[in-house]
Amino acid sequence: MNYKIKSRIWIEAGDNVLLGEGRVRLLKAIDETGSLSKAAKSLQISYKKAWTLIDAVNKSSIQPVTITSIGGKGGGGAVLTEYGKKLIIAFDDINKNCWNHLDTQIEKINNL
Amino acid sequence: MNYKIKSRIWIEAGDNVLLGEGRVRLLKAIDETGSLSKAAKSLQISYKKAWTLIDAVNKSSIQPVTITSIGGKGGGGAVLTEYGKKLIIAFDDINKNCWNHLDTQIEKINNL
DNA sequence: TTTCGTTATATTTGTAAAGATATAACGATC
DNA sequence: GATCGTTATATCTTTACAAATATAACGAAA
Repeated sequence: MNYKIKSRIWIEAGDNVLLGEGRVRLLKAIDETGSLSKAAKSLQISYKKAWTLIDAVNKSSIQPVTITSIGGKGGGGAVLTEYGKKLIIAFDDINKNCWNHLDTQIEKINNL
Repeated sequence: MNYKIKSRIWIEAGDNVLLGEGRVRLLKAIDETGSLSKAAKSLQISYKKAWTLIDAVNKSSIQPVTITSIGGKGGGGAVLTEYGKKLIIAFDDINKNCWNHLDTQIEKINNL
């Protein structure tokens, strides 16, 4: 049997969490659907949970990550800012690098 | 304001977790105290929680990580096996490398 | 001005994880 | 064989977190 090494990374702003894997997944879903409620549905989480997450993201970010509108055509919606799009790309890049790096390290455990 | 990047790594054996930061802390405390109950006290966790953690470690490991004895002089005790000692050293090494690696990556976020 | 699907928020309910408590078993030592 | 501090385990209680429910506000369009 071989061991596997796993990891989670997240970004913190002061005492608050800005981004983690779950928040990035949600941001991607918002980008695809144009709506917070549709994004929540696609990820099988409650609207409230999604809203709370996005609220926390925007409160801890130095720049807005999403822009939401209420009412009007379609009832409203949510879109990512340019900053938000860059954030999720950078996060995914760092995360993938981290996984690759760790994959080279597990031998240290399996060879004990 | 600058963001910080944080991470957690853990080792899995099949579907079970072998090691994480908390378990490594506990193993170190066992190594220092020679006792599971003293280790638990020094980490401010209940004996039961410590026992459950160690039980899970030994059940998912391919080799024993701790050896416990009941009764006798001092009432019994717990010590790390050689394999257990090597495990925590390797874990700390990998973890520290991961942190160092991530510290070089946060600029990608802060420069957005 | 009514409808509609959305964002925004409060409140209640349910559930799983953590914590507290209790107790048995063990074996060297005296 | 009584004592002692430990490991080992079950059971109950509490608490924190997730989920469910309800409702208000919004604004373009018909």
